[in-house]
Amino acid sequence: MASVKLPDGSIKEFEDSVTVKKVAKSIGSRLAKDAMWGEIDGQPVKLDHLIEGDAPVNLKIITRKDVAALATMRHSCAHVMARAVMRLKPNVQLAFGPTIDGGFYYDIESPDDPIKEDDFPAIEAEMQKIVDLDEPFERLERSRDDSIQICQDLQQPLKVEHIEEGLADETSLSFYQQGEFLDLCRGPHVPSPKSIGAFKLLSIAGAYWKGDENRQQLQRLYATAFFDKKALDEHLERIEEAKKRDHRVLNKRLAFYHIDEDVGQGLILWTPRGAFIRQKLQDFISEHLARQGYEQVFTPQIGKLDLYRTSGHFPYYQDSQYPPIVMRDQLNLLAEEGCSCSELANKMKDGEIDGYMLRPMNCPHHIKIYGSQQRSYRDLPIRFCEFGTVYRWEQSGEIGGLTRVRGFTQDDAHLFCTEDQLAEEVKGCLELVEIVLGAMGLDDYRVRVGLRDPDSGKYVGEAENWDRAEQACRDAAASLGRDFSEEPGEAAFYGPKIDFVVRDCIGREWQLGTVQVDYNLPVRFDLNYIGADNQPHRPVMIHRAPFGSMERFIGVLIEHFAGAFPLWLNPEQGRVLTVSEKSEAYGREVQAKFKKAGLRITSDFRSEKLGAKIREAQIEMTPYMFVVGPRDAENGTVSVRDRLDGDQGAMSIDEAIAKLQQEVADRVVRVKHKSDVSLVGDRVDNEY
RNA sequence: GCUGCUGUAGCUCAGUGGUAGAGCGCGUCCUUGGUAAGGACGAGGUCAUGGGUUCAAGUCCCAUCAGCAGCUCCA
Repeated sequence: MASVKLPDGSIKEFEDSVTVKKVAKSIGSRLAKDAMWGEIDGQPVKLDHLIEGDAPVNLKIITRKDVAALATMRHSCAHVMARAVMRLKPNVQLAFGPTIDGGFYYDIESPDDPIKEDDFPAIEAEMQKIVDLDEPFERLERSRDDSIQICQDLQQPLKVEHIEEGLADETSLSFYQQGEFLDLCRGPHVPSPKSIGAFKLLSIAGAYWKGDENRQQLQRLYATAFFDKKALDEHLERIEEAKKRDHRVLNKRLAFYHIDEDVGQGLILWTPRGAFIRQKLQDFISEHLARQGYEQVFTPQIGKLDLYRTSGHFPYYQDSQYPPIVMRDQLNLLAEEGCSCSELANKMKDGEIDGYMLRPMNCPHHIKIYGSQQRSYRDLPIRFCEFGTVYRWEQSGEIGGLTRVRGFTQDDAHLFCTEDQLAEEVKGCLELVEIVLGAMGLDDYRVRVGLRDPDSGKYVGEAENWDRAEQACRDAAASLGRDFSEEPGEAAFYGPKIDFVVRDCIGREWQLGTVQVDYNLPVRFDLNYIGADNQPHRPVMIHRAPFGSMERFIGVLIEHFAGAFPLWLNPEQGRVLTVSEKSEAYGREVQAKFKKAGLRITSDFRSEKLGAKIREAQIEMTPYMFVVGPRDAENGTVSVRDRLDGDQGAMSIDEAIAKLQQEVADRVVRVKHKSDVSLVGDRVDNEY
């Protein structure tokens, strides 16, 4: 007699004891085929596990389609990987080895013989041996004290430290044993390593112990695993495909920007083609700025140190700014006095000597324009906008492509308003962000409300102001009608913010648009307006940038469109291709007509075969090709080829022009790619 | 900034310590063609930079610079 209770609540009874596999078979042959293992009361069991007794057991049949099953299997594979490394290298110490979105990793310290990429084949071979041994994963429960003793006996000091520090509240801990390998682990694990189908080591990198840069650095071994080889191969293929969409890779062909060592790391030189896109985007948003009552200002890219002492930028963020510019006379004087560099730094910090700084933000300049006149409540809200270029000293290891740079242009604006106007103004800002994202078809983003970290001292201003500002951000985010997350520690130093975060081609997240509420800088700069009561009042500030930075936005766009920009943004909208040189004169005539109509049309009149010209135009992301041959010359037509939909047949030149003009006017977005691969990602909760 | 990897022709990459290579692209010529690669010939290099080891360094060692992946950071 055996009885099982299935997840849907139904109870199945069997005359005799029964294996999990047989239960699955009794439900359906498909389920029996797909079944990987079972779960009794949440604990994994093998398919040949025997169920017996009168009392019904809670059974779940796990199949490869189960998302949690994949995570469980990958975590077991992480144990196999760690075990393999320990077999191959001496004195290996283990840290954490969780599952992540695209696979798993294990943080390992191998002080005597660090892991190198060359070791991967040997590790993979050893892993396969372990899988083939087919030793079960067995769970052991131990008290805290016993657990510490076990880890000490295993010579795993990191585990001991973690139990003592990180797991101080746990009274009982679990281990998983497989053969000689024993590891502190929450689980669950697959019942048999046979479920581990295909795996591959991907990369190795440094990772700080417990994510703390002041602690030792371990080696993080990234890998992935799937239930079968085909799924693994498909995953690796998707990663390769995604990497081809990387804006840095595509830019080699598109030539939108150039970074030159001689100019500096992280400093973008826009080519005419890239500058064109940037200008189009600026024009686009400028229409909406005008509609929303913004006023354009222009301000310089440097300012005096004192300005940034007042704002708080210089004292709080010295390390992430370009060093200050000291005036020549002052420098000479200090040199004569034998002033040391550290003395110079201190004098600058203390305000004893002045200088200039490349601006890390535009707000102080805009604030000074606000403060340059007396303002009445009747003037508010005041909205100053500027495509302002700022400079920040990002750490060298962080810089790359267009997404993380040292000089960038924000589509910045600062709004000064009364407390009563705040909600409405924030709403207008959010609308603007949604307009730009919507226009690009960028709908795969998440909203993050960045709050202050109560334990950090990096913020300026009073708690009361922060509370008000944070509540305003929460309310505004809620009004978007979308899920949003609240994240302490993500605020700007002067106030909380609402960020729009998108993913790049390999799953990394980037902040684009941002709206920030600020009660603090108006205090620091002593801004005011005269209210209806004839008394001075403090305005509230909003900092906002719908694109975020032009550099990062365009970087993300290149990947979003896979290089194929919509017609209205594309520096090359079409190309005239001659069938042979005999049609060159007509080709020139056609090109001239398109140009006269305001379209950006290039030509390919070389003595190449048509197929070759088309192939090149396709690869170079030309949206439309206009093929002209003797037939077209005779009929006054062009044969239109759409890059996406292929040959559209002949049409008159005017028709073709009208077609393109309409597509431009409608700002049609025709292609978009979703980020469906992830090399990094969130940890699954299967490690302590 | 930290750990690891990488740097050779415009691009993608081969290259045992012994005279620098391929494919694509580029140029010239032939070819004159109707929707994703026609053919021939040719040019193109301080092997990232600076030191070192060696009879001899693209190759081995050190440093610097830059790129890539991750970690940390991102006002």
